[in-house]
Amino acid sequence: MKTRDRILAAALELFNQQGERKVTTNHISAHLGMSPGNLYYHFKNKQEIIYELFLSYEKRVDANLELPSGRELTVEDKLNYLQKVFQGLWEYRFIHRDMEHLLLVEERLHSRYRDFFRRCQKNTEGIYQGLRNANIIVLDDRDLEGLALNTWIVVTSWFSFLQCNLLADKYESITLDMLKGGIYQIFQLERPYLSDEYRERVEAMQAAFIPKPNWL
Amino acid sequence: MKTRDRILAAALELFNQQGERKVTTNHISAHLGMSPGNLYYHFKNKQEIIYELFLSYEKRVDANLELPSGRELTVEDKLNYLQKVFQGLWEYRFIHRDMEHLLLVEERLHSRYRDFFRRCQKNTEGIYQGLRNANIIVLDDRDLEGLALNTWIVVTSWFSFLQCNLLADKYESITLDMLKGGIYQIFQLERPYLSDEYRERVEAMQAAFIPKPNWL
DNA sequence: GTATTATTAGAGTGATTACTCTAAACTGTC
DNA sequence: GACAGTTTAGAGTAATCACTCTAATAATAC
Repeated sequence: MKTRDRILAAALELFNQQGERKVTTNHISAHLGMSPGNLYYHFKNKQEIIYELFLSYEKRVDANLELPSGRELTVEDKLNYLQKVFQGLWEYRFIHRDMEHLLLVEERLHSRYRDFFRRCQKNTEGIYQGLRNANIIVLDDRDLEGLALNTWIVVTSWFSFLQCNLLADKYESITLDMLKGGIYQIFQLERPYLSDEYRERVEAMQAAFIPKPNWL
Repeated sequence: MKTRDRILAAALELFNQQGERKVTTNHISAHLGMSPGNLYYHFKNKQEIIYELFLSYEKRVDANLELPSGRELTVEDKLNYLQKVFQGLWEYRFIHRDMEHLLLVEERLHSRYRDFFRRCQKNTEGIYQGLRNANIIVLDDRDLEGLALNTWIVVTSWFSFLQCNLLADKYESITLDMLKGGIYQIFQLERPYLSDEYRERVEAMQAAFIPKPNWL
């Protein structure tokens, strides 16, 4: 593995664990048993590391939201999307933690992120349209747009939500059960729009993600 | 106005404008034409300022979510809740920007915030129960809980969402129309559960908050 | 082997920042 | 007006952190 990539991997790991704010460039190089000079040989500054990490996150999410070609969407697709998206979010969870600040310190990121968001919205709407075409959900265009936006917000806020609201102190950490709760919540958003034909099947699917009753 | 309160007010203003991370204690005192020593005479450290601001935010939100006693809820109440809650959020918007970090640096805040969240959830559920009792919405307990949680997430994430996704660069700023969009989105969450009796009235209400078509 | 280039180490630096310390000024009381 | 307590100014400090600089080492080319 190239040094540059090792730096990116270490930065990602530490950013996720401790938050970008707490992780200095010296921490990253020390974590790799490497000199700060070496890190700065590969990256102009800290922002550039963040920017590169964002680019791979972007790529990953774009891939996760692609529509299958030449066939209708199934309820299994739906679940698959959710799981892949949450997985990607988990692996880059530092990004949505204080995005406002990231946009502030890295000019290039601002417009790039906005484009990314719009593309995600279009793709999410595309998926919901696919589910509508397959008669899995029934709703008009306006509801579809509103649903896609609420989905985006809940999905991108889920890990921050867990961290802040469900953990008692900084030593406790997120459990698998809490992660599942995110998928449950998205099902919950879509549920009112399920067609009679598919309602039962999808609700059975959602049941696997009901979080433990005492998680709140 | 007491010096202590002036410090709190200035800190709140600057935190909201620039984010807590960017605002130093020296900035705050300079903004007030006051020495840093004076600020530290009134507050032990920066975290204590944040903690105090959180306490007033908490108080404000708790008041905003109270149920009227001795009468049923109306659709006007519902709108009223939303407007007050968004207003409160706007005035303390720095808090939900990087809450994870605030919890990390101020031990006392962690458990306090978790209790606050739980109380808000109970209150939100109480409001939705009130709307159900008044036959404005129709849904079972599980859906009600899910709805309350999604409401919380969308509400507390709304300003970050705007800042990151809707503004082209750091010079652009949030417009009233964008704020209205948040209320629209909450209506959207509740809409599938509206009773036939009230559907039309509430939808008419929501129509006033439809954001301009080109806002995305 | 030698010249050239790419990579790495590691000490160091200037800027920032949360916070301290001392002395001065103000306020109220008798 | 003297005294005591409270509030304020402002210089200063120790720590942190993003980043630089120079020299050494490793890799590659010829």
